[in-house]
Amino acid sequence: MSQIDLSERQRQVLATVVAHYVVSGSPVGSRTISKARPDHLSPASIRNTMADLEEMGYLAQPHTSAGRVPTDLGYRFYVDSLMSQRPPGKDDLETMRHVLLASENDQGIDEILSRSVKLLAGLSSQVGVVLAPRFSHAVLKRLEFLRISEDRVLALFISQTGMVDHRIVPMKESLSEAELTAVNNLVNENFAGLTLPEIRSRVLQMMRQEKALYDRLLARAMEMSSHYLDQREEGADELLVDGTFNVVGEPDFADVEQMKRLFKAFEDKNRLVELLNACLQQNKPQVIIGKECLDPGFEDLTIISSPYRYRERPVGALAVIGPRRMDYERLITLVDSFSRFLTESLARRTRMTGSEQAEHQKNGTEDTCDP
Amino acid sequence: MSQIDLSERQRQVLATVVAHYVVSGSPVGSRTISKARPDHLSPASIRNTMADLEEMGYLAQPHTSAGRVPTDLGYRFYVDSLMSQRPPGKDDLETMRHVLLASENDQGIDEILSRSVKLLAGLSSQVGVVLAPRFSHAVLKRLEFLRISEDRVLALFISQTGMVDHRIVPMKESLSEAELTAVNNLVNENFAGLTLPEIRSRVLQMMRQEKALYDRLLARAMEMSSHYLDQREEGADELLVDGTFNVVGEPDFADVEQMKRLFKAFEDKNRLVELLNACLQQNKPQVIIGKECLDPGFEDLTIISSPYRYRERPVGALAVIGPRRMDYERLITLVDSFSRFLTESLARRTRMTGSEQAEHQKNGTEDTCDP
DNA sequence: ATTGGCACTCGTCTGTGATGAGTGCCAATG
DNA sequence: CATTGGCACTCATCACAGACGAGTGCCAAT
Repeated sequence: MSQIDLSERQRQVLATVVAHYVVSGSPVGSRTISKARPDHLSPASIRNTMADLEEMGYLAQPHTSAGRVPTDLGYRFYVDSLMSQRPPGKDDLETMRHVLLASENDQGIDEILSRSVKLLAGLSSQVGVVLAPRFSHAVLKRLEFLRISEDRVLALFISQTGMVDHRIVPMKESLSEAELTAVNNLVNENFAGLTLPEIRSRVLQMMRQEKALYDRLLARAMEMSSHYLDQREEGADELLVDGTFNVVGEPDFADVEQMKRLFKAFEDKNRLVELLNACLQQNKPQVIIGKECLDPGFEDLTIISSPYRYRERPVGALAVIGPRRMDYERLITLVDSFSRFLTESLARRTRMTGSEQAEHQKNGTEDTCDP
Repeated sequence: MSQIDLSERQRQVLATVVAHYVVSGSPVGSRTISKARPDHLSPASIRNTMADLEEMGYLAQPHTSAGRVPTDLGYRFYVDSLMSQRPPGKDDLETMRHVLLASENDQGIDEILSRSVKLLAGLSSQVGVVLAPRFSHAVLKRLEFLRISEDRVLALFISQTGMVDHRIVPMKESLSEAELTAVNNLVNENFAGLTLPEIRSRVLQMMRQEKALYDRLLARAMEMSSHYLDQREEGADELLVDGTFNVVGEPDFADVEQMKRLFKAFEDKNRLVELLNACLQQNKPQVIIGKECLDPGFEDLTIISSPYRYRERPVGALAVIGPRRMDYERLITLVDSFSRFLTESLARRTRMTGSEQAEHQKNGTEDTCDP
């Protein structure tokens, strides 16, 4: 990293350029900076410093006689070492508390998430994205098979946090009501408190055991569970997007062709899911600036993302997506505190339905998890 | 209606203007039309006719020395009386058949719908919208209450067509497993084969009956059902939207401010739901052109919508939304045949799970329905 | 090292004139 | 009497030119 060898003045100038550019949107010149400084350094001196910064790749000129704009590298340096880390704005915090707590008493985590994404878009004036808790991290509270026709059952998955998922599973040979109840009991006895990957390995393990060969119902239980697991894939329906209209009319996206690509990117949710998944392991907000994101269509965007947790594990993420020219200082703290809020909210949900917590410990989930 | 008193020539000219304008996008002049006619009527004559049409409100001039463009009224007359009704394109039909039949064997009506909306957007190159089957028209196959904590149960609604809905319902006093099973039995005995509004009135009716006062479990069953019904509202999650990027960069939406409003409209799904609901009672594709839609934000749009049916009743709708300048002929037939396809697809789904059909008849649903 | 001065660059704005598509009107025509 | 050719007029679009000004780089003086 060549970042250490920036002089104090260079750092200050770069910071001022970024600060001005993100609000004005037009290249900032030496005069502007000179005036913004407490010591009245002349424009000429600033020009020298700016020329240095340009040489080092932190600034760029749109054309010869224009001011400077930050490059991706310039922004990067700004967020990494220049930006002051203010606490989040009181207003933002207050609104978040208000909206999220209001929906917490309602049921349905879906509701909280959909409000969250709207709020995130609203507060940031950018595109808001929320990746719903991944089912692969969800802890099973109950798995139930319900008959819906002669040869098909509905598999119903309920997680500790209250997420619900259902799939239709074919049934090779019909089971009586009593048998189906027995199957349900078997399933819940064996799987309660486990995550999906854990259930998968448990299923494989049990299918190998001799016992299953003789206990017909157990065999069926494992078979149906296995079917359900196969049906479940991480799909695009787990991603919420809102606020795309915020990005329409941004001067930064003047080019129509580019804008078209942009919207295609927002509708292709699979790619967004991948992007957000990538940030799950971080424990600070992650900032991806322009070309740092290799995905085509995102070259001119910045993504600020942060995971939220459940039981110390990251289970989902939220992000703000906008033009590279954005208010990093505010938005990073916004995303950060938003993810904390969601984490706390999930924790509170567990406490509400906490009766099964002991059971979870008993099954020893903590050690056998894969990310 | 003053539509009858258009002379044959006026009709032809109007038709030609629309036909040319929808493909070229620029105002069409008298010369162009003159050349397009088999009889070589001179531009001057055409001009006279066009002046007439303008006076009558079917055409308009963007500015003095430009050609004519159709007005809302002009388009209206075109779709009502001028347009030839071609059968849908072989290609479109083939693609629809291919995509829809492929997903039919999968489970999950959600999957079919989400593929449909993507396909609709793709084929039309406009914004595609699908209103999922309204639960208020759904016929209950099974309603199940599942305990998820001491004081809350999950209400699970499964319809004949395989739609699934779930809500969390609070439970005032705890019920034992056996009691809950009894409640479930009571509920299904009473409600199977009914639609939601029917269930609602049945609940009210039963709560009034003396019997319920004495049968504690029956009272609880009704109370919980009532809770579920209250939770259920027609929400925004029933609407699928795709292809918004198709509308970005349309020359018709040059104005940025307008485009912003447009995207806000697409994200405010409640309003779209209302719009589509309005077309449920039609049995032909409905076309709403520009200012005919009173909703602000839609003044410059055209909506082509058509309901799809289940058991002879309209249960959902699909639509194509785009600029007023669109290929009405192709898109109307497209939407029309698409809705037929969906209707047929739903019918086939019933046949697949047809074992309960008799039961449905028995409960006498056909007469007691409200729209 | 800092600064004022100066020539230079180049995007933006403004005005002008040419171009051409298209119109409305009118008088001539079959 | 509908149709038509001719003609003057309108107006958006384009290209070109000049003025303007923000901003730069360089250099010599402090």
